[in-house]
This record gives sequence, C-alpha cells and structure tokens, in this order.
Amino acid sequence: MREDTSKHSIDTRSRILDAAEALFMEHGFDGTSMRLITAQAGVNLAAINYHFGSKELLFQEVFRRRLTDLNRRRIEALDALEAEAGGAPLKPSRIVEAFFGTALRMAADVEGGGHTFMRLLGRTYTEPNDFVRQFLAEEYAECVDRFLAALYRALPEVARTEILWRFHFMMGAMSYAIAGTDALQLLAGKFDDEDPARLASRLMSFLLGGLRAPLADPGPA
Amino acid sequence: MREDTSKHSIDTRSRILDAAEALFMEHGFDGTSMRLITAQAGVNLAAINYHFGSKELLFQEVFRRRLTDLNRRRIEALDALEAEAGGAPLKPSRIVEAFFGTALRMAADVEGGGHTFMRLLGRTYTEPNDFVRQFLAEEYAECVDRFLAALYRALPEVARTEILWRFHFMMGAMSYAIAGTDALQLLAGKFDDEDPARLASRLMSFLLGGLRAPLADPGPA
DNA sequence: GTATGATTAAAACAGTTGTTTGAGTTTGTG
DNA sequence: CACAAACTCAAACAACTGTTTTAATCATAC
Repeated sequence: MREDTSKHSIDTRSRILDAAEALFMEHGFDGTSMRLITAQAGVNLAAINYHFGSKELLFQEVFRRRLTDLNRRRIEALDALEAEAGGAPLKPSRIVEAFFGTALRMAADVEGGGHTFMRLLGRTYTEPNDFVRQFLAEEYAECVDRFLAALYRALPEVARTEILWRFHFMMGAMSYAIAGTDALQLLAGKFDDEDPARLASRLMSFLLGGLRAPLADPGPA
Repeated sequence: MREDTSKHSIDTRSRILDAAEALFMEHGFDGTSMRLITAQAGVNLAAINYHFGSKELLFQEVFRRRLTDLNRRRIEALDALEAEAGGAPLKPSRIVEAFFGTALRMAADVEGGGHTFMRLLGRTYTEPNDFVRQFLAEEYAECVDRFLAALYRALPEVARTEILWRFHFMMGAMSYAIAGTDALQLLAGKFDDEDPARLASRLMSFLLGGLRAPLADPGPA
C-alpha cells in the first residue's frame, strides 16, 4: 500500500513484480496464485497484500511500470515525426513504424525484461477478465487517440472506419506474433533459432503490406 | 465417460457443451467454474464428471465437436482447389481464402454457435494452459501441414521460413480480429454496428496485402 | 539505548475449487 | 411386472484460493 520507502522494501517490491510478470505471462491471471508468486520471489505470502493491496492491484502495477513507458516513447516518436514534417501530413508507414516499431524494440530487449512483458501484453489483449480490459483500455486511450488522429490526417481519402479496422488487424498480428512465437507451437518445428531478432523487420513489412492493400469490396449492402 | 446413449443424456451433454462454450469464451478456462457451467446449463454439478470425466476433457470436447468440422471443411476446400487446377500450382490468394475464409464463414454463423466458438478459439490460441496448447497443436497438425505444403508449392521462389512467418502473422490478425471485436475495446467507440458482416472481406484483403508485401530486408547478419 | 514506524513472518480465516460418493430416479428390455 | 443399466441428485471430500490478523523483526531518528 505504501508509496515507497526504505531500501529494504523496494527490493521486495521489485522481486514480486518480476516474479509476477513472468508467472502471469506463463499461466495467466487466474492461473497464477499468490503463493506461486511469493514463492518464486522468495518473499512472504502477505507481502503482496502489504505492498500492493491486492492481487488485482499487483497485476495493474506489473503493467503500469512498463506500459506507461512504452506509450510515452510511442508518443515521443510521433512528436518527433510531426516536428520534422513541420505541418505536412506524415507518411503512413512512418506512423506505423513509430507505434509498432517502438513496441517491437521493447520486445527485443530480453535481459531488461521487455521481452517477457511484451509477451504478457500480447496475451492480455484477449484476457477474459473485465477489470483487465478496462484497465488496458484506459492505459492506452491517449496513445491510441494520438496515433489514430495522425493516421486520419495522413490518409484523408480513406474512410476512418477502414483505418480503424486496419489498425485493429495490425495490433492483432503483432500481439500474436510476440505472444505466440514460443507459446502455441501451432506451426511446430520450423521456428526455433536465430529468428527472434528478425521478427521486427518481418512483421513490419507484413503490417505495411496489409495497410497498403486495396480496400475490400464493400459487398452487397 | 459414456460414448453416447439414451436421448435423456444427449440433451444433458449438449446443454453442458453449449453452456461451457459460451462461458469459456467469456471467462477463460481457469475463470470458469464447474458450478457456473452446470448452473447455466440447468444440470447437476456431477453431470460434467459423469459425462465427460473431468473439466479438462470437457474443454477438449467443446473444441473437438467444432474444430474437427472446421478443419475438415478447410481440407475439402483445398482438395477442391487442387482438383480444379489439375496439377498446376495454385494461386496463393486462393489458398489463403480456403483456409481463412472457411474460418470467417464459420465465425459469421451467429445462430448456429459458430460465432461464439470462433471467438473462443481466437482467445485460446494464447491460452496459457499447457494441455490446451498441446491439444490444439495436435488438432491442427494435419490441416496446417496440408496448407503449408500448398503454399510452398505455390510460392517456390519464396523461402519457406518467410512463408511460415506470414502464415503466423495472418493467423494472429484473424484470431485477434474475431476474438477482440467486442472484447477488448481498445479502439473504443467507433466499431459498433453494421460491421461484423463485412469483417470477412475487410480482413481478407488485409491478409492478402500482407502476404504479397515485399520481403523484409534480411538486415545485418 | 530507546522509542517509533516500516517491514516481515507464521498462522488462521472463510470461501471456492474440481472431484467422488452413495442413494435415488428414470429408461429400455426381457 | 421385474431386472439392469443409465442417469440424476444432494451431500460431502480434501485441496486450494485471496485476504487478514497478530506478533516478531528491522531500520532509523532522537
């Protein structure tokens, strides 16, 4: 519950956060018990409720400590693009790169924990828990609004609904790509080595291809 | 545990399966209790263990009764394509249409339960439970092998690793698109009405755009 | 050193989990 | 009708859930 205090406790806090991040990623929210987290972190069971208040609040803190950073960096990248363009509309591919490239760079950081977190994030997009969805939506709101506005301006001739859908599809491809590479080995066998580093460039060209694809036939009304 | 028997029990069985399908979709495997399922199905708590053996086996049966059908239809569509081509290599877009279009048509069937199931399936790709992943991988193996082989033959000049990745990305975009339309409202507000019917054509043109995108720069080795 | 507050520790809390039991009811067959 | 199998039911099982409590330990300022 405390904000932050002596060095004694900040160690316990971050040990809990690290263990929780890895375990939530592996087993989901409902599948991860407090006893599992505290055992892996090497702290007492009551420490979670003492430091975070509840399991839900711990979960939110696991996200907040990284997601705030991620979305801030995304917005900074967009700011830089707009400053560079000086009022002129941006290239859609640059916008997409700013949003997804930033995330993919975080996912490539294995030692710092960014990789684990991005896998957790990818899975959490489809988490069934209500409070998780609402929390994520709030945490994303500002960043998504900024990027959608930029895309609307960059593609004035395209219906906004279509841009929304494409953005949605791109989110899905990225989430799944990050969350699923070593999770569900549906395409078993052939993925293994050397690849994670090149995931970013592969995914990015796929996303841009999808973004640039001709709009679908509206079909029979 | 029984294979199938009197009309008394097949009603109980399918009532359980229907309730479980909807609840697993809404709350996930760990988040759905047996008491919740049996209450919604209007049957006794012990009925699940009696008819299916365990919660895990019920979960698998929820998938098997629809997934077997889906993948069989996919393979039939591919068979039809190959018969029509008579030995000539297929157009990649036709292959992709056979795989994803079949799924999207199932997802468009709201009354028959296909919609609910496909949303469940989309979420389950990133389910953290071990037995779920292994079960899905087995259930998909034959179908995925057939379609990958077809894509390899249709795109002989493209490295197989690249095809694998693109297939992976396409799976992600579709899963997320189906599972997430009314789940995580990250792109809140603007999706609502009239759209679900046109999801298929929108997604398909996005997927094909991604599939046709120029290959990524291999980058620094 | 002693007092003060922050942190940790072990134990217990009430509630929920999936599963099993054993008696009851229904169903189909001779 | 009688018999046996299939099925349903309420109750209980032990194990586990997140949380709280109470006492012990630690760090720090006076």
